Amino acid sequence: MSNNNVRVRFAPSPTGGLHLGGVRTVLFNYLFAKKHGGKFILRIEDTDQSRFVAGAEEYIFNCLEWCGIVPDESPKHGGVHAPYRQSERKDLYKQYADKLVQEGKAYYAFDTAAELEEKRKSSPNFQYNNVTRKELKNSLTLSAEEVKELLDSNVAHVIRINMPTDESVSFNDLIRGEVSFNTSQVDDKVLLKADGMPTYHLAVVVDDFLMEISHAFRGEEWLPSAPVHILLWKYLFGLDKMPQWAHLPLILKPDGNGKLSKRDGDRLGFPVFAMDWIDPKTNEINAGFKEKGFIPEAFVNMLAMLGWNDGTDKEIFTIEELIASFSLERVHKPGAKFDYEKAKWYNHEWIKKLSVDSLRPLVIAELEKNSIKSNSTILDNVIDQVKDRCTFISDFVLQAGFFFNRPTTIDTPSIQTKWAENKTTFFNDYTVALADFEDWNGPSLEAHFKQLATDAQIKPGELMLPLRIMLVGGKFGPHVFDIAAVIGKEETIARIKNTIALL
RNA sequence: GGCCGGUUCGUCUAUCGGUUAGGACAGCCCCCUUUCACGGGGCAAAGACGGGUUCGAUUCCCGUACCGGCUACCA
Repeated sequence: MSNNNVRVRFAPSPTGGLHLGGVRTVLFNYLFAKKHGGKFILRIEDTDQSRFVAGAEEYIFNCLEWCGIVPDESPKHGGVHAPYRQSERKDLYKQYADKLVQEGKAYYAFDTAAELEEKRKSSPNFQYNNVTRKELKNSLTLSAEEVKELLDSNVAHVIRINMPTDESVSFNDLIRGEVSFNTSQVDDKVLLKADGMPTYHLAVVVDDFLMEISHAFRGEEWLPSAPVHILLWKYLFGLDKMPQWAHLPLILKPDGNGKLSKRDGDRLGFPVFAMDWIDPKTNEINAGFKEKGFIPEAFVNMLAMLGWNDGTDKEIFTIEELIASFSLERVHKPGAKFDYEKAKWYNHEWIKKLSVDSLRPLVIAELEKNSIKSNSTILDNVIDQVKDRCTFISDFVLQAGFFFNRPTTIDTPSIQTKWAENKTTFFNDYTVALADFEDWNGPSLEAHFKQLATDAQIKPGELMLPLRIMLVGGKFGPHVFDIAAVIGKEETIARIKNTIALL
C-alpha cells in the first residue's frame, strides 16, 4: 500500500548534538515515509534565539547523511514549502496568534518574567491557568483601554492560549490509543513570545498545517502538551486537517530509570550522540557512534530495534528491510533502556556481514588515521581474515595493523616464561630453513614448521605461541601460518630474528 | 503535589485467552581452536500485587504499588 499524501517531518532545534533518541525519531519518520511512498521533511525549529548554537544545523545534516537518510525537503534540500527554518518564517506566525486573540481563544499577557518568577517562588505549584489568570496582568483582567494603551506604548507582552475550563480534549494516538485531558489541568501556554517569535506550540501547529504534514511523530515527553496542540488545530485549521499523532517511547538510561542523557554516556563510557559533537561555547566534546567505530548500518539497525520489532526473531535488518517491514502498530509503548553491549553486538554482526568491498574504504581510513599505510595487494585478504574479530572499525588497527607494520611492542614476557636455549636454537635454524622454503602458503608452512619441531624434539604447541608473538606482537590474530603467508618470507624471517634478539 | 503515560528473564523483546511463556544480548559451562575471536552445544533467568470477567488469564476490566514524562516567554 502506498499513499503519496504521507508527509512526515523531523523538527529538531539546533541547540547541540544529535541524541540517540533524536536519531531514532528521524529513523521512524523516515521508515514510515518510505514505507508509504511519502515525503520526509526536515524542519529546523530555531525559535529560541537564546539557545542557538552555531554549527548545530550543519551537524544534524551530517548525522543524517552518515545514517544514509536524505530528507526530501529541508533548508538544505529546498522544497515547495520553503523556508524550512522557523526563524525565517517568523512573520508567518503572528497573524495566527492575532486571530486567536480576536476570537477570544488567546489573550495578551503583560506580566514580566520577574513577576512570574516571583509567583513561582511564593507558590511552588504556580501555573498560569484558568484560575490564576484572573489575578494577573493580561487582557482578560485589564480594561480594553488599558490594554490598548499598553499595546500602543509597546510594552513587552506575550500571547497566551486561553485554555477552556473543564472541557475534555482527546485524540487517538497511533501508539497509545485514545488519550484524553481535562483542559482545567492544562496551563495557558505562551504562543507568541515577547520577541515576536512563536513558541514551539504555535510554530509546530502552524508549520505542520502549512507543510501539509500527515503524521506527526515525536517523543513521549511531548504528550502532556498535546492538548494545547489539539486545541490550536481545532481553532486554527480544523481537526479534520490535523495530522495523526504518534508519541514514541523514550530511550532510557541503562542503569536506574529516566531519559538517557549525554551525561549518562560520559558517566558510563559510551557515546550518546550520532557523531562527535564539540560545543562551540564550552569546547566540551561529546563522543559519537561514528567516531567510536560504529558503522551506520549497525547504528540504524540497533536504533530501529529499540522499541520496534517485526514480530519474528529477526534482528539484523538492512535499511531496505526496515522500510519493507516497518509498521507503527508494532512500535512499543514502554520506554527501552539503552544497552551498549547489545549495540556493540549489532556492530560486530554488521562488520561480519559486510563484504570486503564495503569495509575496505572504512578500514583504509581507519588505518591511515593511525599512520598505517595499507598495502592494497594484501588488504582485501587481511580484511577478510580479521573482520570476524572486530567489534569496532577501530579494532582493525590492532587486528590488521601488524600485517603492514612490524609490531612496535612485542609481548616478550609471554615468551620468556617457558623459554629455553633449545628454542632459541630452533628459531635460529627455522629462519635458515625458511630462507630456502619455496611453497609459501599457510598449510605448507604449517606442515613444514611442525616437521622441524618434531625433528628438534620440541612439541609444536610450545613453539607456536612464541612464533605468533614474534609475528604479531601479542596473543591475538588469525592463524599464525596464514599471517606468515601474507606478510611474506623476508618479513617473517626478519620478525623472528628481531624478537630473538630481544629475548 | 497535579496531570499524562508505562509495567514479561539483569537488558532488548515474542505471545493476536488455552504455550514445558519463545528468541537475542550479557553471564556461566562444554565442544571446536597448539593465540584471541568466529562458530556449535548447553545451563541459569520473567508475567509487580490484589480483585474481577471467563471453563481457562501474561493477554480483557478495575484498583494498588512502583517507574517514567510533563508541569519555562526550552524544545
